[in-house]
Amino acid sequence: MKTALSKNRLPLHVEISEMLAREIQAGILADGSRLASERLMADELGVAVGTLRKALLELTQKGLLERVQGSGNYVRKPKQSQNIDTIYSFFRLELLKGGGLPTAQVLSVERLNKAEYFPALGPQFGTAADGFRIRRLRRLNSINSAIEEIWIDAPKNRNVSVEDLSDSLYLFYRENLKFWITGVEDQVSVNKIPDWTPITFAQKTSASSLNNEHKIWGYIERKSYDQTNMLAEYSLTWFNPEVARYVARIK
Amino acid sequence: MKTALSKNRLPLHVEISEMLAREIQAGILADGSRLASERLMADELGVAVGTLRKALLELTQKGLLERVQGSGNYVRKPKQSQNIDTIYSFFRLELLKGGGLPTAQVLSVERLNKAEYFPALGPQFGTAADGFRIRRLRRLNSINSAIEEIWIDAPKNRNVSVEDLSDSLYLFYRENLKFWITGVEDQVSVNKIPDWTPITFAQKTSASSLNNEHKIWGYIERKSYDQTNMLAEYSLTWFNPEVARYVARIK
DNA sequence: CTTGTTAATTGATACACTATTGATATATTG
DNA sequence: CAATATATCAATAGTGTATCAATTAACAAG
Repeated sequence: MKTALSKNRLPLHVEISEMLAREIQAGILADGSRLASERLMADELGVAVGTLRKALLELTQKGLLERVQGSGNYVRKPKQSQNIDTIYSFFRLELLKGGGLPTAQVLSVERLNKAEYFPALGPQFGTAADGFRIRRLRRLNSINSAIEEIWIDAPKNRNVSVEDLSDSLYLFYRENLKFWITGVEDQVSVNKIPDWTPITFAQKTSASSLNNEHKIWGYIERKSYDQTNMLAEYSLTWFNPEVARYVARIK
Repeated sequence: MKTALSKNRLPLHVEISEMLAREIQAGILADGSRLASERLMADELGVAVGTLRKALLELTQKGLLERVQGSGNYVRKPKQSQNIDTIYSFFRLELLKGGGLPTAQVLSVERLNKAEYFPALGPQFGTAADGFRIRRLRRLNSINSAIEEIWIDAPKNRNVSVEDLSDSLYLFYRENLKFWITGVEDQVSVNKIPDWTPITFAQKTSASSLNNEHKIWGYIERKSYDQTNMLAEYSLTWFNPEVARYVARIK
């Protein structure tokens, strides 16, 4: 008998709800903050208001959102209690002592020809000939923790500049580029830090003999898929193992 | 239906139901995922919709499926049968070229006093004064890939020997120790390989300059929680980054 | 500075419409 | 009873628009 593997996507409102739940859980959407208006948000996501409202209803049922007519929708992040039900899994960088508020400093944003500049071993993604290459520093509690190179597709009509990019790229993708991430795969290994690593960055790390001579750091390759299941973002991250570690949890 | 497998055994709908139950059990059909529509699925299986629906009814009665008219059929995996140990697990080691059949060779199993031998920085776990320390080699497609140290609680009446651990550890936990793993947290970083690494193991790795001088490998600390949400297993894994990598996936 | 009114914004509700999907019923063949 | 095949019903998903109700911001009057 043939196996019946074919699966389907979850309903759109569920996927949106889960995406927002993850962003709340990760702190990308801060506790107490107000979401954009439903009309605007629906427009950014490219869905009807009714669909978005279904997603928001599910968030309120999970206790992650408070909705006030005439005022707005407010993020509510309950203490560890109810979270157990809503959070299944996540991956992130965190400080060795745990946690850490993530921030980032963009070093460069460049439109580059994929054939010429994109990593040879990287995956195919997007339809344009060019891609945007974003390089940035990542900090946790203001401590230099990792450097990162991110690739997204660069169609003719898409433009990205350093000023556009806040700490969370996901918010930028959703609000400006009209796509959002519904699935990721991380491959974690070790690697030498790249030649473009800022000198000040590497120097600020301790002088331990463990990794100093060869600058061998933790290394993450991430493939992120959007709502149409296309590879929308490819990133490479080198993290300093004396400062941070990669954490994955599943419940 | 004229496939070779269905040779006058059980009714077709029972066979289909059992096949799907196996796939749910194995994690091929993940908890929460949505099946293809009944019409499409029946077509793929080469059976009539009515037959498929009988099979789905049986899954519903076993509690493995939730059916929602107008929306879809959703996999529901009861907590009792949730276990992380499937080849489709979202957190795993794999070969650099992808995949790899995991096997293991146990080096030692010892009952040791926790206070004396358990890693100082490790977490509290269990109630007994002793713990079992299991050390083993892990292979992927028979290729040496990682070494691993695992700790589980060692109450007075619990006994573990090398012979017990031929198969999957999770299977042993479940069948002999009466607990099963429902959640894990992995912390991934880099570290020197421990002094008990078998010489033959380390030598077999390539002579690349990347990690040869300091033997800096990928390093995973895993905390595994059982059905009562207690820390039931704590493991430390060193993996050779020239052979394997750690992979995490969501969605 | 406070107060009251007005206008704009925002969430809530309702409805129309299309498409998909599970549920039900029936007829037919072994 | 098992299985196929077909038609029809009912619930959900999603888009789109209009309207109501609560809140907020703006502003003029005192």
